[in-house]
Amino acid sequence: MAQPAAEARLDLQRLRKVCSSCSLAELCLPMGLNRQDLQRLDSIVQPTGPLHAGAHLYRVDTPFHALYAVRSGCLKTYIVDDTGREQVLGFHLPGELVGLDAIYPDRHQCNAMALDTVTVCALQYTDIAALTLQVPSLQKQMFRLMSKDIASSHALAGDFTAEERLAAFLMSLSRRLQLRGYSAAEFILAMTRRDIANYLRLATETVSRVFAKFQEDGLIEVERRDVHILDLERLGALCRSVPKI
Amino acid sequence: MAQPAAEARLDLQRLRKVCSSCSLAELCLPMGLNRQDLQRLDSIVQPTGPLHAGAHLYRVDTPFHALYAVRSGCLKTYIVDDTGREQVLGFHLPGELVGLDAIYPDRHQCNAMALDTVTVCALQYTDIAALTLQVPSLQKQMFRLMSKDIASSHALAGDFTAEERLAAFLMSLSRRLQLRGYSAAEFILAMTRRDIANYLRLATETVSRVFAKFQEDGLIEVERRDVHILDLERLGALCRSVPKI
DNA sequence: CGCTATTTTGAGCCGCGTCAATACGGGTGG
DNA sequence: CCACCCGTATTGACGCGGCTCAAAATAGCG
Repeated sequence: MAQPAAEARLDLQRLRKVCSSCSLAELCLPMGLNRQDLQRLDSIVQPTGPLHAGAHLYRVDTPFHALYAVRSGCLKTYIVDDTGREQVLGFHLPGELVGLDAIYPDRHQCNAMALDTVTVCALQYTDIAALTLQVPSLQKQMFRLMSKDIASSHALAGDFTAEERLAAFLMSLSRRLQLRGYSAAEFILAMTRRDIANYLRLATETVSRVFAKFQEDGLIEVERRDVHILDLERLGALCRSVPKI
Repeated sequence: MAQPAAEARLDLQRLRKVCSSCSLAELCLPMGLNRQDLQRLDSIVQPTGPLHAGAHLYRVDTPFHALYAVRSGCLKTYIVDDTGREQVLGFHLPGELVGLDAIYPDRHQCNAMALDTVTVCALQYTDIAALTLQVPSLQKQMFRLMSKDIASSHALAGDFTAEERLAAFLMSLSRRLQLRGYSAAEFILAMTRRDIANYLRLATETVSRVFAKFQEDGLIEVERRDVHILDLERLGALCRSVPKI
């Protein structure tokens, strides 16, 4: 088989660097992509300049144009109801895709806000939709990604206790960070207690208290945003059967 | 433009009859489908014989082969955790698609059980995936359907009161039944109080009590499974801002 | 070094879960 | 047609987990 042309290899290297830890990697990278596909993909993936903490990537009800893959930092997605109450829908780490819920009504269904300094890749939806028609493995990957989002939405469904919820939250963060090459045992929370509590449907005070209890029990060491997991085993056992987030 | 051949029209009539109220209708039906596409679609949509109440359409961890569109009756999807506790994930009315969460790991992520007599259309996934590559409008519809599922999973996210939850549940049923040509104001629940309670993360007794309260307040008339909504307006107001299910 | 947002800690209370008993209804067999 | 049974639903009494309210401690920031 012929070696790819130098030009194509350059594209590939650039993409590999950008996408290596991305959830789209399986299809962005070599798999079944010829030089022409690579170039088209190249034009679709648009790295976007840093958002500072508090800045919005998109807001609810704005027209939908692109999906966004987080490259660095942490996003939170949330909605605000008529009565002004906020509901955090999720936290999104590098390699995770946001905006999928906007495809259906062609309008964003939630707000996406940077919790720290965030860079993303914008993926123009019309381009993605066109390319998936030509690259079966890309379509397959898109279906899988969306399917995963549907399945993971079941995570916090049950009526779990505050301890189960927080344990599941920490385990989820740990696992996802590890998948992306970070430490599974120590990390810095990008989100406030208030955001965690809101996401887990608890009161801020409850989250604070459960953090304290976990520390008393020797499960973790926690100092504000700084978390060290001391006993991954027991913490995992606490999740009972909260589905993986 | 030439009239379609008699043969194609027959297929179309059959499909229209089967799929007219189905969520896939937008793409199963005429839109951009030529005679060949129609025939291929014809081979994919496999109406499947009636399941009686209590029978399972699929079970968790079984290999994934097909998506299922409900044709008649009502399905519930649920998971059972390690401790044997059940969590109802959703109720699925005619025209709704189940099994999308199984695409990612190629294995069913929940159980699907008939609550009454249920008929479905089985859609072989490999066939669907192949056809979507050839029929852009079909791919678009698949993406939209999956997107809708992702968005709707936010419905019960917030920390709502028992009344808000039950009101939202009734409004959702009402709206979805109406979309399918049934009455928005009176219907018969296919599910037990226990299933409703479990789905809404409440106790059975609480659901019973809130039903009673809604009746006292003149919002509904309820007699076991028989529900009449008397004041759709006020019931809707009770949902506050529970996202549409 | 003050200002403010965040986090922690304490005290009291309430909505909903739990436990228990009763009522209802549909199916089955006599 | 009635008697019986069992799953479902209702209703009441009580207790608790987590929310609310309040206040202090800590950190980040201009």
